[in-house]
Amino acid sequence: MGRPPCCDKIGVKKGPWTPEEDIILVSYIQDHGPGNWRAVPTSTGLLRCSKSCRLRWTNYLRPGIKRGNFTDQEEKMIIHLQALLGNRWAAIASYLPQRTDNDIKNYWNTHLKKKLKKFPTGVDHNQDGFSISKGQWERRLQTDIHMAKQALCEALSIDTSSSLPDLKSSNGYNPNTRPVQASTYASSAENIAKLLEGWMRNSPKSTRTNSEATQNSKNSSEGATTPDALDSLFSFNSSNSDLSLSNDETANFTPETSLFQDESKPNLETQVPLTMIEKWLFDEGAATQEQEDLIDMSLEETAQLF
DNA sequence: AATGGAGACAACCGCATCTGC
DNA sequence: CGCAGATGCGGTTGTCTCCAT
Repeated sequence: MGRPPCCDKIGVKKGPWTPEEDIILVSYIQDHGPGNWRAVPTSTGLLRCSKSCRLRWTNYLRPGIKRGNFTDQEEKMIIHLQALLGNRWAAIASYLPQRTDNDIKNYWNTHLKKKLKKFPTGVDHNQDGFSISKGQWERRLQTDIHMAKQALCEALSIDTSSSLPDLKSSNGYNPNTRPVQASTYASSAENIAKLLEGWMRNSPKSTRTNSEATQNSKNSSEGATTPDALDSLFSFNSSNSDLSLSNDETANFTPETSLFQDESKPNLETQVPLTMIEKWLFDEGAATQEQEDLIDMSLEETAQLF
């Protein structure tokens, strides 16, 4: 009755990924782009199941992922989105730039659940003086989305023909164009070399155990102790902690990063909101009076809600 | 210094959904 | 339209680290 497993369990490696495996996976994605995960293990020789490869990429290797501590704003955002959406982590992640659903889920389970237990309140489990009604929250979400929509309108009307990686317009995301893969990933090849160098520097031993690799991974998650090679690999600036659907939320992404994200299906922080916005943009029925009202909400008013 | 418990997070598992034939 | 394979998602587990004793 049950479907056969996604991969042949025999000979499939489990447990923490080693740096070597990471490099193989990144190299493959450089060449072929994310997707077609089924082919990854066979093409790369990785003894991993396709799901494991996808997960490793989307939760860890994919550029644009912010690691380390969650900011207060992010925390509040998660709390309210969870109240609104429930445990739909992927949906929540789509509103949180640079965070993966797995990250958010972990953070919720390890931090926020306990926190909320400590502060049982009536209004959307709010705390820290951050108590707004669900209606307000929905309204604010709509406002945020509307703002992004407006920005996209502007960007498109200003210069729709320009193919420059203009971050202001859709964070470099152009729904009508697929990224050029070869050139997109080419620059990462040298980054992988840097990555290797970095690992060599950080590990005196030539061979590393899985636990060491895990440790390396954990270190990288601390932000401050991230191996510089990892940083350089994706040219990722993790200092940005903006939350709402503002234009600059992914402004620190490099064009390369944006293109990488375009390739990966989840596109956590950019694609989902923008897709919605695009849909609304071109949806003839989108302009309701209610939304007109939302247009009138000032940025300041919205900001004050936080 | 040793050790046990708690916390944190990467990764796995299984079900749901999507997609192509 | 139905089926099978691929992919996505959420829950859960395993393991490592940190800290208190």
